[in-house]
Amino acid sequence: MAREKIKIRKIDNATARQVTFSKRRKGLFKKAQELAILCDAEVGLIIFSSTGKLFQFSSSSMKEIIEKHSLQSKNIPRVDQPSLVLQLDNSDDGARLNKQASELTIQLRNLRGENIENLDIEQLQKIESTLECGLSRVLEKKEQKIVEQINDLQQKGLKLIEENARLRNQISALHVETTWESVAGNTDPENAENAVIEDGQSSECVSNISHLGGSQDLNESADPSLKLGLPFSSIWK
Amino acid sequence: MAREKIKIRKIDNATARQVTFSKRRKGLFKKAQELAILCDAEVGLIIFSSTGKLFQFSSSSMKEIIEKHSLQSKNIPRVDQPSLVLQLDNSDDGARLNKQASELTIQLRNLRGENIENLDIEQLQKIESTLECGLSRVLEKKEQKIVEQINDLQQKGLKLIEENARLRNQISALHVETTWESVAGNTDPENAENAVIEDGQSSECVSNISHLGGSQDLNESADPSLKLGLPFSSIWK
DNA sequence: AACTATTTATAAGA
DNA sequence: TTCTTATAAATAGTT
Repeated sequence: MAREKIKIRKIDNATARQVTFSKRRKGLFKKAQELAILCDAEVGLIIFSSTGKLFQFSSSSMKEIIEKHSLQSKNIPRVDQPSLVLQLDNSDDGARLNKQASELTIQLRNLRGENIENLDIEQLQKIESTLECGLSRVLEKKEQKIVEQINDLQQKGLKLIEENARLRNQISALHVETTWESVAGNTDPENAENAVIEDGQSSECVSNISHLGGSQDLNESADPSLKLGLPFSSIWK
Repeated sequence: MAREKIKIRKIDNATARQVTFSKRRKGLFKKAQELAILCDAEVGLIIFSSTGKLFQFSSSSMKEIIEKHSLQSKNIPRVDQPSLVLQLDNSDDGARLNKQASELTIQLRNLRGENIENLDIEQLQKIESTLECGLSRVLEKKEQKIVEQINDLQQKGLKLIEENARLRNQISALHVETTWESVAGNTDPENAENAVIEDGQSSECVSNISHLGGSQDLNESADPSLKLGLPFSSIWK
């Protein structure tokens, strides 16, 4: 469409073909986007170059467009062959749902900061407000949940500490008995020491639990999730 | 691209939108086919009108193109957002679309900070990240648009200032002539000065033009969307 | 739909 | 690939 009119047939020269491919692909993408915006349409465009490389444009999610397309074309006998333009009808209900889905998708994408190239400042500002509002709500809720979880952990920690104390008592009671019975007459100090060491190790579990449950450490371990986005693995499940 | 240049934004008038959709769709299909032939490429084009009607073009089998596309995009780690894309089986179209719509609605509400009561901290954190990411993108784009608008206004302002100067000259020339005729022989410098001052004040037209170009009015009239505490100080420096 | 004044796309060349 | 520019094509508004 310039300098000279060309015939629409495969360009022989490979270099020229590549150049034209690049230029016209760009033009086609632009037109596709313009159509989508001007006419509020959903457009999906897939191009494979002669070398097999994929190029694609979609006004919303390509996956959804393809899914939607698959749905609709199933209802219709395959008239899908090379070239011509097809107008496929569908039930009003499908159309309505389709439209609803695409509008929702657009809104979602906008909130994700996608597809915002052609919005004006006012529209951007609306999205910004929505995001800020949503963000503050989510942050508030998250804080609340974290506080709840901390309280919960503290409660459980306290109970475990109590339990732990109780168990210690039981064990040391047992220990005294056992020592008396099995080491009757045995005065080797090594054995006695061993027993104590074993005792110390078995309480590691208790020690750990009380560690987690301790209020000081709790504050340290709970907080990072506020800032760093660490997944809050459920310790107590 | 004719008669008048248009902005690429949704056409408000439904009839005009439909007409444009029809025209441009045809044009897009033609371009798509030309690209396919000229460059020996495989092209698939899917369009859903705003009413949900499907239009499609494909240089070969749409089915094959879509399959090929699915293959390729699977290999490439999609940088897509988490969970936006839904994979539902094709058992029941109506149910599927309904489900899709409700999923989208839930996501949308979550991003708005609604319906988040029963989410866990991890889920809240994901939403938070999405919001922050979206917010930063939107803010960046807004800033970009604002800068563009400021530049545009500066340009226009400069032109107006030039115009203003030109008009002043014209008028003072006229004024000198008038003065000469009515006050012939008067060489009092005060009168000459007066003439100049009157120039500045007398011609409403000139005065108004220069006033419109002034920074004060600009802030008020240029763009309502910019009112919200945006730095707008250095336009006319 | 058809018409046309304009805008846009682009083929060829650099 | 990019830029330039003459020309072909597309198309917005009108009839």
